[in-house]
Amino acid sequence: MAALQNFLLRSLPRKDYLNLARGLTPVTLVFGDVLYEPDRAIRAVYFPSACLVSLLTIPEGHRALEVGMVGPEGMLGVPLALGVAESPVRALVQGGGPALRMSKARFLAALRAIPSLQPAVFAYIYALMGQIAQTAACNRFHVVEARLARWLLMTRDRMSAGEFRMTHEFLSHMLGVRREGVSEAAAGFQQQHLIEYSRGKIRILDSTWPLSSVTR
Amino acid sequence: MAALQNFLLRSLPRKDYLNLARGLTPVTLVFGDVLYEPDRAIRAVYFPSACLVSLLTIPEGHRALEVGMVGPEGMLGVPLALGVAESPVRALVQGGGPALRMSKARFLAALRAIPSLQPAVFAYIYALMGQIAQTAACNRFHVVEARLARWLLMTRDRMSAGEFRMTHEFLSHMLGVRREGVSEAAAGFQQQHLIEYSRGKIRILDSTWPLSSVTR
DNA sequence: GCATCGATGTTCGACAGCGAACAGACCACG
DNA sequence: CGTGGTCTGTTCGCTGTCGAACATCGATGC
Repeated sequence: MAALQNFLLRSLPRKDYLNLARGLTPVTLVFGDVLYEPDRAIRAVYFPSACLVSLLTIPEGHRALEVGMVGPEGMLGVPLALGVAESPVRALVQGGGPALRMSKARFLAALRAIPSLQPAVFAYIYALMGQIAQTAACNRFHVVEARLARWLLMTRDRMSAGEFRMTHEFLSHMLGVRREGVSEAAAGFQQQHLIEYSRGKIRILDSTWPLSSVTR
Repeated sequence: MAALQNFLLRSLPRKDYLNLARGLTPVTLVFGDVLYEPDRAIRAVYFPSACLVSLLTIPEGHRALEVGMVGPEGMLGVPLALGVAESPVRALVQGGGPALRMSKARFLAALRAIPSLQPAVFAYIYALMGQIAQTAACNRFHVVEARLARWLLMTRDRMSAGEFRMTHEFLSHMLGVRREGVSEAAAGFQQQHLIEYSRGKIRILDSTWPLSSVTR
């Protein structure tokens, strides 16, 4: 069942999951969709099954910057679980694919009705905070090449796929650097036969390339 | 009452605060104290009254980097409210002063017993996540001078004081830059008569210097 | 007064990333 | 089959930060 591709949902007792499932609607997120905009109301939560969503801050007068990444290991809309109805970040779909959607009202009701849900969501919020802090340090200390490698490998791990749609231009907005910087770094990886790319499609050739090889 | 200097506690209904207060112990945090270490158990939570604590990530092979700042507007130990007993970051006292301490067990009990506490803590967690994301972008895009200004003004606002103990060396670890970079930027501000400093003491001269003057 | 240690001042070459500009390559569409 | 638009390759000078090394200043203790 596609629904159980989401690890957060899968961690729930089966009984609770079945209970929850009644409010879940399968949807297909498509590349470029914006699920949340900073300081705008959150109308639904999403549990990615096999897709990838970036969390971006939008500092005024600057390009956007990715501060977090949500895939099948997590969910979108965590502020609702904290009693807040807005998102501090933009949520942008980077890798299209199936997800499960639940309206705000149903999610809030489920938090009260299903005892195992809240702890699971909270554990994920904790992990997400750690990830954001980690990303902050990475953005500060690493050169473009290392950040690109980290992004590619994190994306591969979350998409369970070695190929995805992504232009250098788009990547530059994720990493907070210029497009040229991404092109140069990517060209280097391609020469080393680590990746292949062309016109908005990137393929990771060495599927054993470990995320741990990149200084985190 | 010193206890009510903490805005998070002050936001609670008086009845609930009085109830909570039985588990609160006044303590004095001193400069340099480490309240939490990454992946180590959290044994107590703290509500700063007039002190300042930095949240730092410790990427291996690099200097530390401040990702957040907690003063009288917040609390330390939020993972406990998420059901997690560890901290993802180091918590380092930057500005000594009074705080209220509560043991882990009492805090967990209070979360269950006092209905207004959990929403207040959650709202703060949300704000903290936003702050961390914001700081990440700031660290990425701003030059040392702007980051130093932001740090000084955020510190002033949280300490309600224009003077505090802080060496350039220490500041460099907060901002994730070299000590020399801090010295240069600080010398510039001193020439403009915005600040004064000497041997580990910094004073902000223009108390009207607005945080909003610094690109955030 | 003097030694010592920590804090700050100053300078050097090296380099990553920036902004800008332009050229070539490839695709979709008419 | 051409054409326009998107994606990528490449170059330029410039600036901010790095790492390192060394000089100076001020407080503190003896």
